[in-house]
Amino acid sequence: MSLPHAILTALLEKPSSGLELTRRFDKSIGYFWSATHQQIYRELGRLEEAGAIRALPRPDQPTRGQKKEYEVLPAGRDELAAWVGRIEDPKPIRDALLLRLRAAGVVGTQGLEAEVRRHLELHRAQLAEYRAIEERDFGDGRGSEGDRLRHLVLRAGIDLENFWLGWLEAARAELADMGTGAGMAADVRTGPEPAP
Amino acid sequence: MSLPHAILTALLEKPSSGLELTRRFDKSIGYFWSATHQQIYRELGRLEEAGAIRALPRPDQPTRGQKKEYEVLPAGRDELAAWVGRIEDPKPIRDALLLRLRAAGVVGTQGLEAEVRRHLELHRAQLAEYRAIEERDFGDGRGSEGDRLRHLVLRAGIDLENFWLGWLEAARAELADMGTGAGMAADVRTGPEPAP
DNA sequence: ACTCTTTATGCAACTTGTTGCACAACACGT
DNA sequence: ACGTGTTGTGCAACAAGTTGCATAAAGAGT
Repeated sequence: MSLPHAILTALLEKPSSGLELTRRFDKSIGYFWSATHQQIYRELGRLEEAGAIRALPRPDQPTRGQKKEYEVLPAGRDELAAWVGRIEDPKPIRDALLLRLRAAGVVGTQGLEAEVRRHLELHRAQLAEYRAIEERDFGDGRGSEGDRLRHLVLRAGIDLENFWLGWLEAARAELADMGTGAGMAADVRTGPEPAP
Repeated sequence: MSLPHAILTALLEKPSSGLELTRRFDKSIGYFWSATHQQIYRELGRLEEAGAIRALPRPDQPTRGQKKEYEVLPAGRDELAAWVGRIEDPKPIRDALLLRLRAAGVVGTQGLEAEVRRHLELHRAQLAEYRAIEERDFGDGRGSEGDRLRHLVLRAGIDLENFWLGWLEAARAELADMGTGAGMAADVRTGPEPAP
């Protein structure tokens, strides 16, 4: 139930149309809460319906193909403010690569090391991107309260990427070690075949 | 598309019924890929349909209320082995707390520090749980290839919790600092009220 | 015999996220 | 005037995950 709140936040930072929101998500909020333009349009409709936001009045009638800007109404702002301090448990991680490592324990590590190396590269690139943003937006001393909070969020992204780099490197080393040892991958296939 | 693979992995580790799988998910695989019993039953049906697994033959007819054990067929094992090395990009994180920090930048930090402290406690508890498992299952020297891989996955969990502890502590400090400074939370509410 | 709890499987309805496509307005080159 | 690309909104269908409930068997207590 967080997408509507993400949208409210973005709209408060700057009133926008659906497509503008989509673009801003792609290079900012989307780093930790991604959304497609479809989701965004749908949610904008619901938020308007619920009276949390409204479309800025426009002289024209047709809605198709016409830019439609939204702004947050007091009810929306209040809901967002309440959500910020609400009790809500963190959700456990959901990571397919960890699952794949576990699976490799029973069916062999064929192809996994290459995949781990690829992920290492991707995370390195992501980290570089975050660092560039940090340099650009928070290079000098601290700014407003909002700036400090946004910097904090970015630090989470940076620290997370650093965690991944460290762990993936360890995984890569471990897999390489296994690969050069006795050929286990083939041995693993020793489960009982089901009777016909 | 990872749940079926999680189930295949679990079934290869040990053939089980739906409910047994659910329980095992709760205390092992579920740490990084959680699933409800509903999801699991549904997926078991699909996997059986697809010929990846099969129910162990039982003398009785009624299915309702009767335990039904599944085992993996060769097709399922092959699919899992192929998936382990498949190219699949990591998904960006999705964390509501980060979103809430960002939102706090525009609507004020009311109640956030308490929530951050609560999360700190939860992550401390999770870390302790992981460490206990590590002690219990991997306390001595390294075991089989499967053990080493499972240990690696557990390390990811531990490192992640450590990341959260570090970051949440920094966030807590920052929020505390803001709280004692000028009362900003009220000031923030300065957005333009929409014309009626 | 009876209720109550636990174990076990499953349907139905809903929410959230993804994918593919349709369609309107407008700018721009030719 | 006419295609072509870009910007912009949106429907429809699907896939994945969540929530609530129904149902059945088996054991335990009274």
